[in-house]
Amino acid sequence: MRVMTTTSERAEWARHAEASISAAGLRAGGARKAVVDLLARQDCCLSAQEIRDALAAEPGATPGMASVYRALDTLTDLHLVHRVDLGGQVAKFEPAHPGGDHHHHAVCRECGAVVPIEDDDVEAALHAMADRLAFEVEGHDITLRGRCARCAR
Amino acid sequence: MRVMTTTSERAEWARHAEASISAAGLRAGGARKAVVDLLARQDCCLSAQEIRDALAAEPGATPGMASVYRALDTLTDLHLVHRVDLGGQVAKFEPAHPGGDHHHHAVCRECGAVVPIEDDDVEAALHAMADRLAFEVEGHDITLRGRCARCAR
DNA sequence: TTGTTTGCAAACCTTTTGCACGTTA
DNA sequence: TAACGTGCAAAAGGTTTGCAAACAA
Repeated sequence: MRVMTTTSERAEWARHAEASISAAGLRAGGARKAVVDLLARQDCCLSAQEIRDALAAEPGATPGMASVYRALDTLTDLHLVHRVDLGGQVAKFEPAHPGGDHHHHAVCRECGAVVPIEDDDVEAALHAMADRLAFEVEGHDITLRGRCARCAR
Repeated sequence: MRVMTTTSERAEWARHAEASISAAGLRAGGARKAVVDLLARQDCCLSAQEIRDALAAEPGATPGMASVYRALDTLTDLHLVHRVDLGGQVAKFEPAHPGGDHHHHAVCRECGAVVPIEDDDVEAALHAMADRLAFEVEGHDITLRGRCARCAR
């Protein structure tokens, strides 16, 4: 089980994202570039608001929320970003790494912390199940709920 | 793998729900009763709007949305209802059957159909994983994404 | 230049809340 | 009758859209 994303994987994702955007005939505007750039540095998911706040804390112009949402929309359509729904009414977003590098989330009910989770046995069981279903499975999300190590202590 | 809920399980859930509500010192108002009654007849999740629409189609007074939400809130707090977040910005709700009878969801990206899913191997793998984590796991949700049998055809 | 991207503000939708009235135990 | 539940309308989020100005190719 390995959850951290390496530096080279992040750089690769950023390159891949820029290439896909350009291949799709889209342009590299400031807001979109800033969002890609920020996401490339993340290990786990962020909400649109968190993304904007992070960009506001950095030097340079802060994009409007609408542009953040539009960028996330575009990136999601290009399968560069994965939308994560952990409950509540806030969507979160994280880079989708092409090599199937793929994690899930555990959410602490006390402090709200989101912990990335990876497990090969669960993935295997899930794929085996998918083969048995009439449903044509293209992807899956798992959310664990409970208390993080700190809150359970 | 067995997904359907039997008639007796439904009746049992309704009884259990009414008992829990009363045991919690709460009263049986019209809206709350109507929501419990409707949920008892469901195999899978419904949104608040769907619940209200279904109640509007039945004889008798139609509860206000606020009351539907309040009823769902109360029932969720009492662990009688499970809140399901399948994406989008609409929460769905389904009866939580006490005996650990427990299913997940596959969502069709074309028609939006929600199909209930159950698999013992996946559950086992998930529990094994939970034992290995520092996180204190209390529950989990799985969402499969893809195309339903009809749309894939 | 030409079509794309951005920002702002307004619109939208789901969910929550305030408050007066009706109901339950 | 004293709480609790309900309905309506208003408020509160998060997200989307319309439109004119700024910008990339």
